[in-house]
Amino acid sequence: MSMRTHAVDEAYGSIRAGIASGSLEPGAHLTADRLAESIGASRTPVREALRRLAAEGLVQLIPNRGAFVSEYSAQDIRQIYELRILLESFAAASAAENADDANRKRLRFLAEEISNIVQAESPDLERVALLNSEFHRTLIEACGNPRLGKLLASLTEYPLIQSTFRRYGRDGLLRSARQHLELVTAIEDRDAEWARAVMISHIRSAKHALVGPGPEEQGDAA
Amino acid sequence: MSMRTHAVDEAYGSIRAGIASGSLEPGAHLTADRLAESIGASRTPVREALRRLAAEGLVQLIPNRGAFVSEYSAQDIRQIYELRILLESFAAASAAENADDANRKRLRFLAEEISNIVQAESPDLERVALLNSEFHRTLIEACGNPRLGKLLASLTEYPLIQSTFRRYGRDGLLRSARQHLELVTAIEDRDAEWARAVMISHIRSAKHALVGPGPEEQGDAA
DNA sequence: ACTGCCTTGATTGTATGCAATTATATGCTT
DNA sequence: AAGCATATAATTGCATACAATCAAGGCAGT
Repeated sequence: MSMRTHAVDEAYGSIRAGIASGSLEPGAHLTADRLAESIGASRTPVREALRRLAAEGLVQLIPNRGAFVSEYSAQDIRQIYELRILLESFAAASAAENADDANRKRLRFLAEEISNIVQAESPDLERVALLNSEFHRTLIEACGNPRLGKLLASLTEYPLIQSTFRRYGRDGLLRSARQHLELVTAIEDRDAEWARAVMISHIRSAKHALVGPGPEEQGDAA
Repeated sequence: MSMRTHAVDEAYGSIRAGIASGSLEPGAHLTADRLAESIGASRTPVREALRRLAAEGLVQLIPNRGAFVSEYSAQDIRQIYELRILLESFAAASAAENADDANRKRLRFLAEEISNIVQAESPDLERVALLNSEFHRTLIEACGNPRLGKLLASLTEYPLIQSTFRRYGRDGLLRSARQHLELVTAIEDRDAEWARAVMISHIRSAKHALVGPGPEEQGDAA
């Protein structure tokens, strides 16, 4: 009985999916035994998967206590978005300069696909989510800096952040789709600064939907 | 006999130190058995440590083959520096706005300490390295976004990058020290854009010392 | 009733054993 | 002698066993 895939990856994927879907709630105590049983393996691969997830920030490991799903505050989310703005706008500018024809074609396709779905009467949000992820992934790929992808992944793989668009109303979805299209145009034009600017608006919209008005003045009320 | 520290952390620190010091060369095959023996533990905690190191990018895990110390090309280093420029300049600007008095004081102290050492006849490079790391760490802390610290850590913990200053000549060291001082002044003045600009120069100098003249035109020779 | 200690149960951390896989060496064929 | 197949050794991946540690509840003393 050959094991097609490795138990560690199985565990890793399963736990991450649980976190992403929300079935493993922030703060939840992940006991190795239960996880092991649920994926039909022993604790050893589960523990290795948890180490990886901890390094990626999705869980927190406390010595002799175990693993807990990471929690994040509004402040955390603001900070994540600040970094996303920084990194993704860089990625956009970089993509404008470095993307090849295949990348450009795919980005155009995805942006138009999203735009079409969003204009439908009752948009298939699940599909928009998928295409949206794919769009951003393709963009990172197009900029030719894989390390940037890893950095961004560690910022965007929180469930709250992945499902931002669910908070958009119809207007928000339409705006998002238009931004995608404009971004593709900027990239096709090799206009790095245009791409950067569009991406900044794009992420700031998302931030706004999640945490409300800008963070320009929080705290410091001495 | 109580174990003061956990074997996993022992293994993690030991392997990372080996990589940082260069005693574990890029490309080297890290066999779990040998590592376990060298730290006086079993393979289980070593494997967990390797998972973490893999997630952080310091080693590469190949299924059924084991762990290899990551190698990086000139291209990798260029890309790492692009991201460092982006993130550290953001950190500098952010620190200018958010640092508290304790941070500012410590940064001033570190910058002056470095400046003093560097001006000596035969500077203690080991100590400069330490203070330099501390300076950058304090800066990140001052900007109040811990996630940024983790992101940067994953970029700067390669041995080649940590020991950049070894490649500096006397001029380079002096320049670097002056940049630190200017940066502190900018932060004390709460001048975010000044701080950002100084940091950009600072990192670009380092990049220059490592990979030579800028990457403005590589590839694309169709 | 309340506090502090101890016992018990659950869980983590580590070591070890064994099957599966890969790398290396050996011998056979041409 | 070169190339391929096979055998052997080394190593990984996983499961399990056991010790160490932590959380919870009960019991004595005040």
